[in-house]
Amino acid sequence: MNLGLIADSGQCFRMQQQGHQAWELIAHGRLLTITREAGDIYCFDCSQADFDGIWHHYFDLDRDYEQLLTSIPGEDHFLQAAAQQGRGLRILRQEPFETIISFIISQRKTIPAIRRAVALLAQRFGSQIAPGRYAFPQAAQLAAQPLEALQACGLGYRSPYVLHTARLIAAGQPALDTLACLDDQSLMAALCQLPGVGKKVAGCAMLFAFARLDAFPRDVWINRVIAEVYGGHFPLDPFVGHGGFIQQLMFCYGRSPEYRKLQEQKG
DNA sequence: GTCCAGGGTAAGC
DNA sequence: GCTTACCATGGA
Repeated sequence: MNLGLIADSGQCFRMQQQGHQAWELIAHGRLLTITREAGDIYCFDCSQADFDGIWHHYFDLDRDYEQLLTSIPGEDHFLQAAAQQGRGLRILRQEPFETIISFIISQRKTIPAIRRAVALLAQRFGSQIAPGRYAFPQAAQLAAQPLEALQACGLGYRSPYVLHTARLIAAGQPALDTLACLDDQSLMAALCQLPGVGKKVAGCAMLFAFARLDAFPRDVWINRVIAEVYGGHFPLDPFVGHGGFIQQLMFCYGRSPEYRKLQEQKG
């Protein structure tokens, strides 16, 4: 596991480096501090019960990500480099409501801007869980807000999307625990019913909340890489079962200064 | 000042 | 089925 990589991978917005080798994460109504002891060894500041019952699952610790890398063809130099730089990256199993709302907000925003908006939502409408720390709001907490209160968090034109989706989910339409039982195609269709959710946002929710590793959300960065490296077409057949993980490697490496510099030289 | 960001929607063809 | 204009906001 490489926590620094995960925290900055653009799949989560409430995990932040806090000092030298320490990160703070707010999820499941808890504040978790993780400290890197050495190499691959991390210390979770929580009870054994919370680690076993929540965080083990949250960090998807039962999956062997090294094994997934073996599917990358040796002649694919882009993905080989992405795998090299992305060693220790994992796909989180985040909470569905927070993930759906966060990625509705994400459209046409930079990652720092998404973080800021999500932090404001939590601070203003979420429950306080530690001094100066706030949980992401429950659906009912967001649904109770007037549109102007959301707008004041910098959501812009996404405010009505967020409010309407929060109201639907607060009303149990759909019930999120039911969604988890659907197959990929049905889940995609159900998520796309929500206002402000299209294929891309739904794909992010499927991948980063429901652990559907075949979901392959295409944003501007992924499309750019596919255009620059793969001639506009990227077949997923070699990566059945974990294409979304490959997507995340592409996203992280495609945005890295190393790759951007290489592209610049090519002209 | 211009351009761009983990896009979706509705109108037009 | 497929394009296209438009939607707020902040940072580079």
